[in-house]
Parts: sequence; C-alpha cells; structure tokens
Amino acid sequence: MLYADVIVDISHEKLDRSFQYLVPREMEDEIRVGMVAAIPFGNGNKERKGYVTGLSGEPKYDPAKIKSLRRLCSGEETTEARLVSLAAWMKERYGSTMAQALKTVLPVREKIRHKEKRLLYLRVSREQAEQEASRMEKSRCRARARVLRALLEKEPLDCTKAAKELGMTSSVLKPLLEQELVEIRQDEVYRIPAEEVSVPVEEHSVLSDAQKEALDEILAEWENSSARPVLLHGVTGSGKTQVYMKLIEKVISSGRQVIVLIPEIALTYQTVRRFTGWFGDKVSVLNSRMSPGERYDQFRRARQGGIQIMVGPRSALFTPFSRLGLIIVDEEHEPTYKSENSPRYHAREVAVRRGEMENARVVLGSATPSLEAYTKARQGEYLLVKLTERYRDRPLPEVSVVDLRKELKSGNRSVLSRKLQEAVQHRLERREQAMLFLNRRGYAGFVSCRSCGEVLKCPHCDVALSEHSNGKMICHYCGYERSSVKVCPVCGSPYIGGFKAGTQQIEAVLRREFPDAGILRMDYDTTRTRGSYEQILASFAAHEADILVGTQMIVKGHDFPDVTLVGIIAADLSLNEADYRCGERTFQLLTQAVGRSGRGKKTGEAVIQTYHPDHYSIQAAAHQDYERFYEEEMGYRILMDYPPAAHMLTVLAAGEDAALLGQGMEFIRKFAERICPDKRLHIIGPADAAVGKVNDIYRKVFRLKHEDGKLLLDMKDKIEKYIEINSGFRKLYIQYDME
DNA sequence: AGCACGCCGACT
DNA sequence: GTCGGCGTGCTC
Repeated sequence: MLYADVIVDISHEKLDRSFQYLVPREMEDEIRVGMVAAIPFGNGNKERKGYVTGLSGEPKYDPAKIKSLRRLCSGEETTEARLVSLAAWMKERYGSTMAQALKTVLPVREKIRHKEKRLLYLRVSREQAEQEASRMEKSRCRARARVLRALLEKEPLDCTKAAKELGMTSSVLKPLLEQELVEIRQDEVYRIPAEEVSVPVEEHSVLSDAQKEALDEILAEWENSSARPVLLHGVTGSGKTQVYMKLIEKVISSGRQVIVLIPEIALTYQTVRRFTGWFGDKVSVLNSRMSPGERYDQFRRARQGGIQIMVGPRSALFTPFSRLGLIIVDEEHEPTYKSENSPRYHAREVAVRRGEMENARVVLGSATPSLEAYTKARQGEYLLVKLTERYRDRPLPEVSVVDLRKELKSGNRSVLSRKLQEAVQHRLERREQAMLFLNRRGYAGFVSCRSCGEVLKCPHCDVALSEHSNGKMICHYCGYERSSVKVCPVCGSPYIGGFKAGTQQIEAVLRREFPDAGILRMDYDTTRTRGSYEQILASFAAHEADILVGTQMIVKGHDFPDVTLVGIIAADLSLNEADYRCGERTFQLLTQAVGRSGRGKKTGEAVIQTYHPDHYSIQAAAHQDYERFYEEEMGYRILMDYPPAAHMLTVLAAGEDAALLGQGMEFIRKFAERICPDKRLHIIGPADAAVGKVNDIYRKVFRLKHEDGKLLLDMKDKIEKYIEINSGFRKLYIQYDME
C-alpha cells in the first residue's frame, strides 16, 4: 500500500497541512513528490487539485477514512514538481507552513488563480439596496443587512477584508449572490511590458592568469558527478564576474540554464548591463519593482525555453527552468538574501539545496564570505577557490585608520578628520575622485534637544524621526510626517536641531570646505524616484562631480576608475547595532568600501575614521585580512553559541497590547524551559525587538540557542501547539526564524 | 474555501 | 412545532 501526502490547492490557513490519500496500484510507478493530482475532497467529494508533498507506506490516519487519488495531472508539471519538493524542504528547514513555502516557491500559483483581489459590488440600485437592507434589519437577516450597509458606504469592498471586518461568512454571502443583490468581480491586472535593455555586445575580455586558474579549479571540480558547491573568495576588484561569465557560457552551451542571484535592485545597473551585453536576449532580468504579472510572464518565458539565464534578487531562485545547470549567488554574504517573511529562508542555503536536487552546479561568490559559507568551505563541504590578486595587478589601496577620539582631543570637531580633509584636497588638485561613505542603517540625522536631550520620535514607531531638507520630519518605518519643530516639546528650549551625522550634513560640510568641488549625494532621499539611482552613478562615472557622498548603497559593485580615495566617516555606526552579526557586517562594509578605491590605473587610498581603532573588524578591514577577521569572529561565535557555531531559533511576537505581549512572551519562555531541561539550551530574552514598535504594534523577541538544530525545530513545533491551545495568544502574531 | 450541522429566535 | 439565518467545525 502506498500513501501520498497531498496539500489541497486552496489558499486557506485551515487547510494548510497535508492530507493522506491512497495511491491506486496503477499510479504507483508514476507518482512523484511534487506532482499535481486530482483528489476528492470534503463532504461532497468535490474534485480538487493538490500537490503531492510526500510518499509513504504507512497510513497516519484512520485507513478506513482515507480516500484514493483520482488521477495524476502530470505532463509539463515536472519543473513544478521539483519546486514543490524544494518547498517541502524549506518547510522543514525553516519551520514555516507548507502553504507559505509553496507560495514562495510557486509564485505562479497565486497569480493565475483568482487571487488577484476579489471585489464585491452592488448589483441593484442604491435605493433598492437601501430598501432591502431595511427590510432585512426588520427580519432576522442582520448579517446580510450589515454587508449591504457597508456596500452603501463604500463600493466596492474587498472580499477578504469584508470577511474579516464584517464577519461575512460564506453562509451570508451566498444568499446575497443568489438573490442577485451583489456580485463579485475581479479587476483587470494590467501588465507593463518589461523594458527592453539593449546594450552593445561587450568585448569578451581575456582572463588573467589568476582568473584562469580559478576557472580551471572550478571546472575540475565539475568533472565529478556530485560536484560540491564552490565558494569563490575573490578580493574586491579581482574580477569574479569574468569568471562567472565563462562558467555561464560553458553551461548554456551544453543546453542547460543558469540562475544568477544578485543582492538587490541596486546592483542591476552595472551588473545587468554586463550580462545583457554579453548574452543578449538569452537573459531576462527580474527586479523587485516588477509587478507580479510581469514576473509571472518572465517565469513563463523561462519555462518555455525563451531564455537561458535569469538574473535577479532572491526570488529569481525559483525560476522554473526545466534543465537547470548552474546557480550563481553573487555577493553571497549580503543580508538581503535572507527573507524577511516566513519561510525566512536564506537564498544561499536554498540555492545549494536546489542545486543538489536538480544536479545543478552552485557557485557562491564574495570578497568577504559569510561565516556560514567560509566555515563550510573550511570543512570541505564547499570547494574554496581564491582570487587573491586584483584584476590586471592593481595593488590594493593603502588604508589608514584615524582615531576620532584623538582628533577631538586636538580640537577638531568637524566630521572630517584632518587626514581625510587633506586627502580630499589632494584628489581635487589632481583631478581625481573621492567617495565618502556613511555606513549607517538609518538615513538622515535625528533631531534632539541640546538642553534636555529629548529625541523626537515617531508617535507610532520606536524610532527617531529624521529631518529632511524640505522642513519636514519623516518616520522611515511607517511614513508618518510632521513639520519641523522650533522649540523642544518637552523643555521649551530653542536649542533643538538635527544631530546629524547624516549624508546631508556631510554634504553641507564638504560644500563649505571645498566650495569649488562638484558634490553628489546618494541616499534614501535622492534615490526615491525611478532611475535617479542610475542617473547619479552615471553622472559620477562621467566625472561630472568630484565627490560622491552616500550610504551603503554606494559601495555596491561599481567601477569608477578615477576614484582614488574612499573615506569612511564613522566606522562605528554599524558596529553598535544590536545584532550578533554587526561585527561581520562592519567588516564587510568596510572591506567593500575600501575596495572601491583605486580600481583604475592609479593606486587608491582609503581613510577609516573610528572611535574604536583597535576593534578587530576595523583592523582586519584596514589590512584587507579576511583570515584574521574570520578567526576572531568565529571565536566569538563559538564562545557565545551564535550561528554558525550553534543553531538559533528566534521567536518573534507582535501585538497591539504591550502588557499582553510581555505576558505572552514570558509564558512561552517558561514553557520552553519546561519542555527542554537540557542544560546546553540557552534562552535569551524575552526582550524588545530591534525596533520595539512599528505602526503602533509592539514587538518582542526571544532566542533559543542549541547545537542541535533538530531539537530547536522540535521545540518550535511544541511551542506552536502550546500557543494554539491557549486562547490568550489569539491577539499576538508569532513568527519563527531558524538560523 | 466550501459544505453540513446544529443552535436559536421568529412565526404559523 | 417548524423554518431559516448564521456561526462553527471539518475536510485524508
């Protein structure tokens, strides 16, 4: 007897689990995990479609009640089949629900379905509806009247919203539809055709010896039928992309397809040009600004063989190629590869998994590999390939670290140290360019009172408001806006103002110090409109300005041959974030930033300003010494039981009622302690999340650390059940993150 | 989601 | 008693 676990193709939480069906004898050979099957479902045995997510010989349910599969809807479904099994793996690995996993993996599914947005309209005149509503109120049809009244107030109504807010269940809606008082329509989804990027074919440049060596190493590994994933550790400017290109060429010439993941849209400008230039119309590019429809169209093209290479952010990983041959994860260490929604998957891990499942090669590339990847490479699970020299023998920039405390002692209060000022002056004299980089997460500066220290915060979120040049203060989390204040709302002092180490501030200082220099600024404000990003970079590349000031977005993979100076204004900003990865993040940002300098013919220089000149992240970045950084950081992770030294389950809870939230978290913690008496389990928290409140919703976290990831997943299941039984948690939203 | 079941208020 | 609205619970 063979049984199949099937997920019913209905998007509803209640059905978010598998149902077991008997596989008829004649289907036993044919059936595979991932196939779509027709099944009888529910009381009336209505025919539904379902995804086969597992096969087993044991019935897990009363065998008398198990129904049989009707038939398999196979055929062109094999690509989807693999994606469904990938989803099954993701569900296990990240502790999400199968429905959530399927949704991430098969975006197609919800796109074709009437998921678009079902809207409810009146089908009769307003007068008639009014009459009906009154009549219904008098008789006992209160629920129907409620729906009609709501429709009279606002037409159309979103079906899902109405269901929630008005308690509109199907037994209310159905009679209304039958009486032809209302109707459901779904609005047309318009699709903007993807803009065609046509760039002249780039000359196929010749590989350097080092690149050739790396390429040969990778190709040698690929000779094995079960080749390991490759971690390509290439210092900034070593030309990893050229190596990718050769690999891609090789793979597509053998008739297989390639997925190239890049961290975010920010990268598309240059990277995409290189890809489209080289491979022409074989490439398609996804970006996060695309509508679901456009994305779906691209996926369909991929499935039908219209393209061989898909370039895009993490969602491109699920491109339904039928013969996937290679997945490249560029800048593998980037945090954007980690999904913010459940399943909170990491694209690197899923790429490796998909590669395994479809026998495709995987190449991870980075100048500053993540601790996770490097650890695996050291253990031999990945093949480590190094590119230690910059392309065309460019030397690495000379780096100096400036101690800001000493700077202040000697009387310099400017955001620019004397060293950095001099260095900028030199560039201007020599007609070279400089980039000044502010590695802060927040955007513009916050506003504080110099008398009482009050910081102006968003009334809905737990973050400081940032001041903008247009005289407004904005919350970057919820979009709340208010006009700037003249006096402190707490003590009335007029000495209130921007405590800005923001990019605007730096720009202002530079304009004062170097009045003749051309200065460009790139941050959240100046890149809000479409295309402005590219415009600023193009303008800087054309040397229309001498200095570019910006946030993290300026350090990502751009080549400006005339840039010979990179200044990091305050390296500590990212060092003080409340996250165990902040040391790693700082090292990466600094290394990448420093690497921007001296990419052309002239040798580069970099200046790092900091209050912690001795911190290992800063020292290692200054010496461009990855190994040293890895040793130090890994020591810290082992000491503290942080990933990748151990596994960590983060329980994230949110709710409107702060007291209830705090209480709920305490309960979960006590429960966790009770069910796992293992001394090696570390529990941290509960504590406020990094941003404790967003949009009036409070957020708390607590973490469980243990060497054994399975144990944590098991605990997660138990906690989930515990929460389900206790109605006190109804008003809390709980999410899990498994690292 | 969609269907059956059962509770409960209203009406012959 | 009976009818019908509408909330609830279940679906292998």
